[in-house]
Amino acid sequence: MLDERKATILRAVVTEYIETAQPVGSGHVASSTEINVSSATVRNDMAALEAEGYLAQPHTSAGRIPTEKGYRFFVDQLGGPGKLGVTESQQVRTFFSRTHGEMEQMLSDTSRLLSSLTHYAAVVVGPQLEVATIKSIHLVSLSVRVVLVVVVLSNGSIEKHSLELAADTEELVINSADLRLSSLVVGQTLAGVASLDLNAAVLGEPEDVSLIIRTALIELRGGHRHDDQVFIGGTSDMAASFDAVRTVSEILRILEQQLVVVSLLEDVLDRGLSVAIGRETGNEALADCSIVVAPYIVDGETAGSIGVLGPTRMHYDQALSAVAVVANRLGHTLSEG
Amino acid sequence: MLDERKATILRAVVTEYIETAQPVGSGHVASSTEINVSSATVRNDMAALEAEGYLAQPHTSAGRIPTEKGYRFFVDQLGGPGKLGVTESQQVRTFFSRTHGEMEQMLSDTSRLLSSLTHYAAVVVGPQLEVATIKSIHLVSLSVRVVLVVVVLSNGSIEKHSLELAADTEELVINSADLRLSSLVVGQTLAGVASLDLNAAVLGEPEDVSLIIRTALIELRGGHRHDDQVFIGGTSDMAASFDAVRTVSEILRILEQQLVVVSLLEDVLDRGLSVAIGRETGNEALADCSIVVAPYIVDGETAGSIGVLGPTRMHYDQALSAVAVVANRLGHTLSEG
DNA sequence: CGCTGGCACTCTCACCCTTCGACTGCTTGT
DNA sequence: ACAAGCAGTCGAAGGGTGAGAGTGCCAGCG
Repeated sequence: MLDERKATILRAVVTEYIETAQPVGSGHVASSTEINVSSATVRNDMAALEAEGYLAQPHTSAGRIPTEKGYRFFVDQLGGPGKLGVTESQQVRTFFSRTHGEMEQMLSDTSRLLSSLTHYAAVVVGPQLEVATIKSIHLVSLSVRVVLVVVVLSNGSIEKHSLELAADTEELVINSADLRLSSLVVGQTLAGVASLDLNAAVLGEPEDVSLIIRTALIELRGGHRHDDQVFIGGTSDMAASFDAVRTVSEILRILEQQLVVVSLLEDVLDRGLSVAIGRETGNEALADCSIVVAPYIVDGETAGSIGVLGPTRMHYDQALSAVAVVANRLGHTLSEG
Repeated sequence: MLDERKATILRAVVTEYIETAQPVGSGHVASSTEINVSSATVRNDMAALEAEGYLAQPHTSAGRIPTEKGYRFFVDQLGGPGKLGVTESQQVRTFFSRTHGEMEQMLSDTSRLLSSLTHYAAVVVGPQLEVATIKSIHLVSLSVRVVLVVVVLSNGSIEKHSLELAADTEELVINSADLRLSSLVVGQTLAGVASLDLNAAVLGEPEDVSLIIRTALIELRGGHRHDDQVFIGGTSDMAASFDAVRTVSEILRILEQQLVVVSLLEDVLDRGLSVAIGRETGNEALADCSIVVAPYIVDGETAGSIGVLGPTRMHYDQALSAVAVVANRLGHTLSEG
């Protein structure tokens, strides 16, 4: 569809515009090293590119800026993530050699790493709890009528739910419930727990014990909120790359709604490493933004996703490399543990 | 220091400026209902107020805007939080009647509530772990060499640390360590655990068991990070009340450093409900901001603090009321549980 | 003596106008 | 098919002007 020269010109315009944020004129492109034709010829091609929807003109006597379609072409022809710069690779290596232990801490730090690499906002979505199996469950009584259910999952994360009991309850009763619950759910996934038959679960237990078991199981069923599992970093970097406070404020509003963020990433996720440009994100408020997303894979399964959110004129090559490398390393690191 | 009329004039200027963000002229003040003198007289007083440092002029032919000293006077003479509007009180009541259960969820929701009440950024710092006692401790083995230490505290929060062991370890060993640890630390505070004698703690245990106990105790000592305990909401509202992207970006950078935020609040905290205006915050990047903070009290003890961060021209009365009411209700709610 | 009305002055903001420069599109020539 | 040149367009920048808002000061009045 696009002959070689038009493609080169389009590439040059996008690159230049990303760099300078100024409309790019035919002269600039012609003087670029890759182009050996006169500016008049470039003009003709640029007019064609505009007619085909790759470029747009803010006003008659200005240069061209890329449209979403233009960016899309640019990203597609990149053909995948390049290599990271030496400084950045070093930073990634250091990070993953030092990091250890706490999953949540690690994910939170990862979002910082990613934003520091790209200078855009970084989003890290934690592993979905559904696939993890339950390693242990404990009931801890906090006061006479409040019991905390603590569930430890195989990926190291913890679910907790507090139960308020109608009547004072003795330690003994709680302990029986604890034992029964353990035998019921350890080894299961949370999804498995959700499909348990409540009546069968409490069969043979005294009234007060079975009440607690019922309540606990119901809580576990309902508790599939991804809430605590989204980590966002680098919002200040993101803000700095826009010039209208209004835009920044709207983007922050989106980021505050973690559910929206999660679904945003998951929509894009099926395709592996991928990019959503402007309205492709499906969110009108993000018309000036692009998102680069990749899943990370733990023990052979897609566990979660990471991404960066920046302006449409983002440094796609750097963002792609950073996201790809970090997703890869993160998956490996989590697999080992 | 300030006679009655000057005080009234200053009050009028501050109120008007907060409302309009425009320099206030003598005419506006004179036509205000509370003032029954001519604009010329107001001019004289305003010149005096400027000489004393309460007001400033952006340029000769403009009105006056309050200085930090001016805001300070204004806030001091408010003399405390007023009443919340009916809509807002209703909102608070509804929130606290519905909320229940999970502490972290509740604190996070509280920061949303507070930002929705004030339209500024809201910060909620969770209870300090040091004062809570340990309700239970469990070792859960995630894989052959990784053990998770799960500590449940009396306030319902959870500390977890993962230990990487040098050698494969049997369940039996882990169970012994679990038992010993329970008897050692249950009922203690985290601070108490930090002062335990390591050697006495492992006395009489076999080598492999005592290794685990040591590692776990050392982890617990080091783990006093407040990190997970800061909840920030309403950054988009905050952004909307400034007009330079630069400013917004810098403030976001501050908010991203949770340690800074915590110390910011804690510095102001000793005085109970209080306000830091502009440079009073002690942070140059917050020169255009004010902070309203209050501690919340659980079971008679100061547990944590909440605050809002907005522009120096914030609606101090509303912010004060909102922070005071929410801190109060939050303390009560947490005490009951 | 304190307040007021009046007056001269200052300074910004919005507006208009012009110039300048950066582009483009088209036409013509090789 | 490309290059060169040229006329045309439009925004950004600069300068001048008038309006408007606000000030400071002074003289007079109760």
